[in-house]
Amino acid sequence: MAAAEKHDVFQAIADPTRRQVLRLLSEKERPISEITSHFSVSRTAITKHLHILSEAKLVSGRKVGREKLYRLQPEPLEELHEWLSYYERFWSNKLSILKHIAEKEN
Amino acid sequence: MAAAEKHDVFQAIADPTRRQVLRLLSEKERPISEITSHFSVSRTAITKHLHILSEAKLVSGRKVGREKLYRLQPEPLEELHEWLSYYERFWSNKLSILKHIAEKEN
DNA sequence: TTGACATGAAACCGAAAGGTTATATATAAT
DNA sequence: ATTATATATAACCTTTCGGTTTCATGTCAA
Repeated sequence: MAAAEKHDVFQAIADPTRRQVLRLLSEKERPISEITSHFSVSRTAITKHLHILSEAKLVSGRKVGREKLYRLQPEPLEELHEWLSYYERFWSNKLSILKHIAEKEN
Repeated sequence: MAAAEKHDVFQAIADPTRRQVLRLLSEKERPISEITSHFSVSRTAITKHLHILSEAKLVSGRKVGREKLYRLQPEPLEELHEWLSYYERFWSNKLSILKHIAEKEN
């Protein structure tokens, strides 16, 4: 499952469990077992999700004593934001056109 | 493969081919074979991608003569945008805090 | 009406996704 | 030294993903 660069941010956020993990880590750094306690799947399954999130550089883990603490690494979400910004002009046209112009001026 | 609601917008955009299809359809309405001509996979494969995009309500198709024309349906991307907006405050803090405040005032 | 074109749909395939159980190892606490 | 805790890793399982080939059907053009 490990290897390198097999998962990107788009794949990483495709799974609802992984999105929930990101939410939890957005609040604070947490060890694996504490993350697991929020779900009904096994710790092993959560570990795999964390590996996928790691590959996508959305989280990073550091070992402290016998625990492994994971924290959010939000940078790759910028890529998603850029992708999405292309489409912003296609929805709710009236308001978003103004917003689009405004953002161009930054 | 069809059924109902099996794929959401997060899963739909996870695949690079599907993202490219969305780009093509953002320019204009196109028939399946014309879409297929932009890729190296079979028409059948593209049809399946279109089904998945349809389930996620990201595209819609209408039949005209012997062709089936697909067009972009951008609304579900708003859901993605909302999800993402939660995380905006976590990156490039300096600038985005101001932006965050500014957007609150709309 | 006879092809050619555009799509639909079924059957199949290998690989990956998402999960499990079981076993091993390192660290902390007693 | 012993035990409990936290994680790592391997093996395995079922379902889905992304793709193919094949065949059927509807529509347009000559």
